[in-house]
Amino acid sequence: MTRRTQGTSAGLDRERIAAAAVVLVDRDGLERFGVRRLAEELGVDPMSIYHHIKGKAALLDAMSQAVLAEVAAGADDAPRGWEEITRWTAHRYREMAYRHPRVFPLLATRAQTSPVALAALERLVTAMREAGLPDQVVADAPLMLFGFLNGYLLAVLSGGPDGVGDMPAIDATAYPTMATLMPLQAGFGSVAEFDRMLDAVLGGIRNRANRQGDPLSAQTTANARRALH
Amino acid sequence: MTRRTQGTSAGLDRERIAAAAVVLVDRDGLERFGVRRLAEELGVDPMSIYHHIKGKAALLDAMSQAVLAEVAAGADDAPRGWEEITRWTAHRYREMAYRHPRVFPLLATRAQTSPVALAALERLVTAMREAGLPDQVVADAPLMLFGFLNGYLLAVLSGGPDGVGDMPAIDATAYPTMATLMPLQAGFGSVAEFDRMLDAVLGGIRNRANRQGDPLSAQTTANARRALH
DNA sequence: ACGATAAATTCTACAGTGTAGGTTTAACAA
DNA sequence: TTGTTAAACCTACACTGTAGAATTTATCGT
Repeated sequence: MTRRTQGTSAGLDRERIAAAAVVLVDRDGLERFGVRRLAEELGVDPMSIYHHIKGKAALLDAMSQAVLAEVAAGADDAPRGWEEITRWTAHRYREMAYRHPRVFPLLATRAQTSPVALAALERLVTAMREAGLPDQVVADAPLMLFGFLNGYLLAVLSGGPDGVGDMPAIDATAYPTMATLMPLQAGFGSVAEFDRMLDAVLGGIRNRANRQGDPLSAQTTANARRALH
Repeated sequence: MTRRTQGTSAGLDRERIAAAAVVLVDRDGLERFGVRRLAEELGVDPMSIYHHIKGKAALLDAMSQAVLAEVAAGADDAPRGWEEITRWTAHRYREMAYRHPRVFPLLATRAQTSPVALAALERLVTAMREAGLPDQVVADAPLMLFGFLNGYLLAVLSGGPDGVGDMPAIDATAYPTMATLMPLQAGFGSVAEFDRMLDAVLGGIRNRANRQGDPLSAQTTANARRALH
């Protein structure tokens, strides 16, 4: 490990550091991640990093932003309608999570206020607004959508260190109903499962919209039918 | 700090340790939490803890289980119908999260396979099944519901260290639509907001159920009406 | 009553962490 | 040239999780 003489540039900057950090966490996991290991990976003294990033917390933020940026990449050929744009974003988000399963917890845990994140939300809400969804529904949508996305992906990815972990085995005598349903959870972590749940969430948003605009619409009739047992 | 002579019991056990750990994290946060601090709080040598709990990871698991147990407490006077039981559980879960905002990230991050957690899920799915919801819908429900709950609560609680953090301020010229919607996000973290989103999620589940049982029901008509522009 | 065994606690020590503060060098402006 | 600034390195410190061993007490079969 030949150390560079002081004063010479090592070509460090926020982006390079964050990218290397992501690679490192992808490989070794968040637990083993540390400033010193990152420095070694970069062939650099640990303290050099601190000239570009304030501390470990800021380093984690930089990593979050780096992987989030992958989602927005190629947003030009995104579809137009609010449902299509939402589905597109959700799928890109999911793919990113599967690419970086060990980085993803950072995203879900830390508040995302970077320009890339806000721009994506802005696209979402404007599309919804232009489609005529009620303001309250639009205002709730981002928190609701990403609430679901973060929680779901966290759960699905938290098993195995690489990608999807299996559904934990279940004691059939203690929890008979869940045991019965086990076969239906075969595709745990699959795109099909993701789409089913995403559909349900979007359906929830859509129905709130319809109900507000038209009091005798879908949702209400469904309720009425249910009430009639 | 008078140390106890070796051999004498300090009355330690998994529960007492976990409870003390929760108190400590509630007070000082996860970052400052450590085995040594917990030991000092308990008036005990750090290594004593390791005789009851394998390591720090297991300690965090124990804390998760401890706060999760609060949710199930008083489950006897829970309602009966699947929607009521789901709402009841969701609200208890939310209240727990607000009681322990700094512990909650552990719950959302780590897979919960403790008996209390599984028992709660079993109650949920049996109620749904008895109500006649299609199996696939029932099988998806837990992951979908707790996906949303974890992600939403994580987002809402991740701001301030104590309870709810404010919605971050937004640049009105860069993100005009979001800025317009800001007033509608006034109740960020409120029960009202939570209920709105929970309603939407439950509506999503309900509609999937209705659609499967009755192909010409609510959801489908809503789609048709939308297609007619 | 007694010796053996097991359990709970403490003690010691070590490798590893984040980072504050200071030092060195190179590049550049005047 | 000389002074300044930026980027890197070096040293040091307080702190962490925990392995391994020592110590004391309680329990139990005989």
